[in-house]
Amino acid sequence: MNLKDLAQHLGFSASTVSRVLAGLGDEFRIAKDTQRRILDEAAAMGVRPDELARSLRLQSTRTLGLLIPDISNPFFATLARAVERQARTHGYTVLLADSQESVEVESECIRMLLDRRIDGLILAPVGGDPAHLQPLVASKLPLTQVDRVFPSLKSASVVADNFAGARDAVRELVKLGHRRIACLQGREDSSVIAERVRGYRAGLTEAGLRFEKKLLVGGEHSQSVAREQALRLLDLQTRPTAIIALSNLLALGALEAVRERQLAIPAELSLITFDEQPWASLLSPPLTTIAQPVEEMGRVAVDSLLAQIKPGLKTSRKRLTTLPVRFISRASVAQRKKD
Amino acid sequence: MNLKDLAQHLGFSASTVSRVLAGLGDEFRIAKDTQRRILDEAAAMGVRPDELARSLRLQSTRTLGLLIPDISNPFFATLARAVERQARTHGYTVLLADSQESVEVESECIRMLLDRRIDGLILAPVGGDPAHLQPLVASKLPLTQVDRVFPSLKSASVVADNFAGARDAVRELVKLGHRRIACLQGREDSSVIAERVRGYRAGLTEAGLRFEKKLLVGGEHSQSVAREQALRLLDLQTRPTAIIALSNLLALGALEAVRERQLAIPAELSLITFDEQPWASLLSPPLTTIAQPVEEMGRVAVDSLLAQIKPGLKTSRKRLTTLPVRFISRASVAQRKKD
DNA sequence: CCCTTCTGCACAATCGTTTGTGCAAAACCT
DNA sequence: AGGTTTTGCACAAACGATTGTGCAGAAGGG
Repeated sequence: MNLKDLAQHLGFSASTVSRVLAGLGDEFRIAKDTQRRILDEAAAMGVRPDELARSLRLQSTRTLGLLIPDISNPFFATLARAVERQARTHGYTVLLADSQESVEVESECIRMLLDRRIDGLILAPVGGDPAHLQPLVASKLPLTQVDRVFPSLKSASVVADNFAGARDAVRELVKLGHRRIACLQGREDSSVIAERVRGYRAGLTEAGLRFEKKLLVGGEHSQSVAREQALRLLDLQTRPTAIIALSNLLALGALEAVRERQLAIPAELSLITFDEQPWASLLSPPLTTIAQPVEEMGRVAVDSLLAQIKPGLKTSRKRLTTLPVRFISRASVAQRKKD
Repeated sequence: MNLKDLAQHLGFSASTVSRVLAGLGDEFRIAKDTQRRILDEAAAMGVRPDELARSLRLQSTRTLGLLIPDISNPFFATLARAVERQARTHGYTVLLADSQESVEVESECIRMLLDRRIDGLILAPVGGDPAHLQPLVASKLPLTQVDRVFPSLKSASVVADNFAGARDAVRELVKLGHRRIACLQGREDSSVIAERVRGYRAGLTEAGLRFEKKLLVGGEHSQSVAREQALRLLDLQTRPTAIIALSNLLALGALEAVRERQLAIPAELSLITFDEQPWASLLSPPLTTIAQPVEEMGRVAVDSLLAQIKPGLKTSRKRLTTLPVRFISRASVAQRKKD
C-alpha cells in the first residue's frame, strides 16, 4: 500500500495525499477534514512515502556515505557510531563501506556510493596518493575527509591534533629523563602517521635530541609487523628507554614484543601509545595513552558535510578542523633509570 | 550525464543504451558496432545507470539493512565487517543502523530501513520481547536474526553455541577442582545471556554442584555495573574461586574489580570470559576466553538472508544455525588451591 | 442575477531506469 | 518484383513519489 493507493482508496488525488503527509496541508489549503482523514488512514494502514521514489524525484537521498578502511578497528567503529548518530539526528542515513585498506576496494566502494546517489561522503582514504579518487573529485560530491587526509583534494577535513599528541608524548618522556626515545609507526603513507612522526621529531628537536633513523621503525600497519619491528628496537645494541606506538594496533604488537623479551614496563621501558581503549587501564601496568576525540571527530565531520550539502545552514565550513588530543597519564611511563 | 543523455548524445534510444549497458546487447540483437560505440562512450563519460532509478523500477535495492545495538562493541564491529564484505561479494550494499540498545531507537531505525526499501534485514534485536517488531513482521521483509534471537519471530537465525560455551567453561573449571564458580551476566533479557546462563547451570548440574543464586550476578550490560557486581562476588563471605564473565564488556568490569581488590589471577581467582579480543592474550595473565565465530556468523547471516531474497539460490534455509565456539585456554585459569 | 474571488482539490510533467511491443528497413526467398 | 523473414532499434508504460498549474464550485460583492 503506497501513497497512490491510499489516495485512490480515499478518493483523493496523490498530490493531495502527498502534500498532507508532507505537512503542507495548510499551506495548500487542504480542508481540515480532508487532512485528518488522510492522516488517520495513513497511520492506520502504515503508509509512508517511498524514500526511493522521493529520492529520485527530489534528487536527494538523505543518505551519507561513510567509507573507512576497517570497521573492526575500534577507532573507526567508534567513529562510525558517532557518524551514524549525528547523521540520524539530522534525518540522514548512513551507507557504510569498508575499503579494507585497499585502494582497489576503495575505488569500487566509491563507484557504488556514487551510483546510489548519496548526498555526501565522509572518507578516511587509503593509500599514499589520491590519484584513484579522481572520479570522486570529478563527481563534485560533497566530501569531508576524516582522520586521514589528502590536502590536495581540497575538501573539508577533520583530524585530531596528531602533531601535538606525538610532540607532547616526547616532551613528557624527555621531562622524565629519557633520551633514547623510539617511535613505532605503521605504514608511512598516511597523513596521520606523517603528522605524528613530525610531532615526534619536533619533540626531539626542541629537547635538543638528535633524530636517529634506527629509532623510527615501521612498515605495515598490522599487529604482527609491529611486533617484529618492536623486537628490532628492543634488540638494538643500546636499547631505547621509551617507545611511542603510533596507534592502538601497533601498541598491541609492541606489547607482544615486550612480553617476549620479558622486559618490565615501566622499569626497563616506558611505553606511550596513541588511541585510548577500554582495556588500556587494565593492562599491567596501565597504559599511558594519547586519546583522540573520536566521537567529536565523527560529529564534526557530519556537520561539516551537512554544511556543504545544504548551504542554508551556516555551520563552520572550515577547510581543516583540528581537534585537540588528550594525554592520559598512567603507569607505563616512568623516570628513566640511571644506568 | 545519465543514460538518457548518453542515448541522445549518440542518437540512440534509452532502451538500447540500457540493454547494452546491462550486457543484453546480443540477446536483443543490437549491432556489434552500436554496442561498442555505446560502451566506449559510457566508459569515457563515466556514465552508469542510476541505482535509485533502477531500484524503483526493479523494486529491489540490492541493499541489506544491518541493525545492531552498538557498533562500537568489537563483537558487532567485527560482525559488521563480515556482513559488509559478504554482502559486497554478492553485489549488495549495507545500510548500517545502530539501535543504541534502545527499543525506541530500534523501532525508528526499522521504519527508516523499511522506507528505504531494503531487500532484507540482519537484526540483532534489543529488549526482552519482540512486541515492537510487529511492523517489521507485518512488512514480510526477509529477515535474519543474528546473535540475539527472538524465536517467536520465526525468522532465520544465526547464533553461536552459547550454551556449550558456558557449559564447557564450567567443565574446565570443575576439572581443575573448582566448586564455587560464579557467573557474571549482563542484562538477563537477552537470548544470548539466557543461553549462557543455561549452559552455566547445566555445567554445574552435571558436576553435581548446586546452583547458588548469589553466585549469579548481573543487572545492566555495562562495564561499570559489571564492576560493581563483580565486587559483590569478591566480597562474599566465602569468595568464589572462579568467575565466568559472559561477555567482553563484563570481563572488563570484572578485571577492574579484581584489580581493586588486589587479587591475583589465577592464584586467588580463575577467570574465563566470553569473546576473544586482540588484547586478551596481552593481559597479565593472558585471559582464557571462549571465542565466538564472529566472522562466520556474519557470513552465514548474509547467506541465509540472500537465500530468502532470491529463492533461486538453494542455500541452506535452516531456521536456526548454531555455530560452534572455541575454547582458548590461557593462564587466567588454574588448579584450585587447597584451602 | 452576474461577475469576481476564494476554496479545495485534480492533472500532468518529472526524476532515470527497465522492458514488452511495434515497426521500419534490410535481407532473403521464389 | 513481390512477399516473407530478419535485423536493429524506438516508443511508451511502468516504478512511486513531488510540485507548478489549472479548474470547477462555493462564497461574496454589486
